[in-house]
Amino acid sequence: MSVMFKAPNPHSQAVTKKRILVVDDHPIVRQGLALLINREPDLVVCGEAEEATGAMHVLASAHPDVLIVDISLNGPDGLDLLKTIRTTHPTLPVLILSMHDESIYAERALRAGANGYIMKQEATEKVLVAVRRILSGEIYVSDRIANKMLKHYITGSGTLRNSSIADLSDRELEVFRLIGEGHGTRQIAEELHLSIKTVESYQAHIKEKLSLRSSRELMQHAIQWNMNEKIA
Amino acid sequence: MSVMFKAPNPHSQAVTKKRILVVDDHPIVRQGLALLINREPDLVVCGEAEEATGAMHVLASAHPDVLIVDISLNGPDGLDLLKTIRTTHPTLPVLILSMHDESIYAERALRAGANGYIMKQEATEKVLVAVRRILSGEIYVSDRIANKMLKHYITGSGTLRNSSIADLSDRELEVFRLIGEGHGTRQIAEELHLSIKTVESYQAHIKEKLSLRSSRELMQHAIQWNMNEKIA
DNA sequence: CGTCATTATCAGGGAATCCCCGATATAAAA
DNA sequence: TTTTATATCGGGGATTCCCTGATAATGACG
Repeated sequence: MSVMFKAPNPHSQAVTKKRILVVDDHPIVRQGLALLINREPDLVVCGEAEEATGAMHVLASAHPDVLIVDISLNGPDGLDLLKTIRTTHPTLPVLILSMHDESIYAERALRAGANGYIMKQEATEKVLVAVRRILSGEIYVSDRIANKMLKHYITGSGTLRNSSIADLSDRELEVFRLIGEGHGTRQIAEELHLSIKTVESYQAHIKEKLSLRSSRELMQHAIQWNMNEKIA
Repeated sequence: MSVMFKAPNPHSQAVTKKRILVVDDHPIVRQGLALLINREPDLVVCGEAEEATGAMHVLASAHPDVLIVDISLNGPDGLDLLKTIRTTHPTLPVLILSMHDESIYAERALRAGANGYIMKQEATEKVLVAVRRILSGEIYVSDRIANKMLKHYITGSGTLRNSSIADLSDRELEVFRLIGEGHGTRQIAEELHLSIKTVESYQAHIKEKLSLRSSRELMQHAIQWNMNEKIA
């Protein structure tokens, strides 16, 4: 709901800085990114938002050249936001930011149309590298993730095929994450603007894919996954 | 107690600033906190670390007046680090920083000897408030958590009383344990040869004693307690 | 270019549960 | 002895669980 907007730097010269919109639900991270970006001569933060709907509003008025979007937001997550953006801004560069060292999110992000994926564990300068990279029309992923994806790609169709979180669809994973954070069926339905029946359907599919027998087991696994930094 | 100077001169006034050590595995967050803290006239970041062992080294050489520790680190987590610190620095103020919103971790953190608990969702200024609060020897928690705890930590002498699990009766604890292992109401009733209604009654009593609002929260606490080596 | 699989979305309906209101009996504490 | 805590159970409405469906869109495969 609350949306922060920063006017463009009045001292900007003839050389127009590239405008960046930051979407993250942690003010500390937003501030860190803003301070980091604004001290670059060619970049400026043109707006901030802490969740998806606010981001769409700022996006309409702030005209950014690139977005940095955290993957885990309240309500619709970063991937949902990305998909929404892609319906109206098919080519706008979007860098997905995540705290997870997981290749499953990276894969999903790129498949959903992201131009880059970077972890919060990365050094701060890497963010600037990533932003400039995707501004130039290329795709950014860290070497570590790239390697992981390669391995995953190579061994993917072969041996290690235990029923895993990676089999979940984007929506299913989103619901799984929210369950792990203690949200109930109704609450999830409201947060994602879905029918309760739809959320129940996702829960059933998740249980199927992870071979869980009850909603309790589902909750158990979701909570554990949520606590363990998502080690999949 | 300490005198503050309006125009801080880094060469002559550095000794008067309170020194802060930041421990977080996300460089962006560390940088955000550092920039935020260092523009305060009375505070300065004297060191950073990204995990527990590194933090112990910096702690030995940087002589901080206060620590800000993220709860989810690689390897030993923030609470582990806190416990280690407490063996050598029993009174050093430590502020625990977390992305998790619920009070599950807040209780644990305080019981492990933290002087404050704050979420990354909080506004950045709150961090400064929290730091100054715990520097003055008090405890910082968000209003919501504080209210919740007030109901439970009641005392005659001014010290905190350990409510929670220790207050459960034998039967209640048994039910709590089974919930944590994923057993349902009916299943528990059968295993303990009780009526479903009796088990429901125990659940209600447990929720009362732990001040949990829903059976979902109950399940969350039970599962986590079950996972965490039963740390009371 | 159909066909099948997957995904995303929702409904009906009965069983199970949650959660508020109770109750009774006993043992311990005040 | 009155109060409190514990252990045990019930009624009943609201909610969730869980099974069996449906529909539409997409994508893959041949």
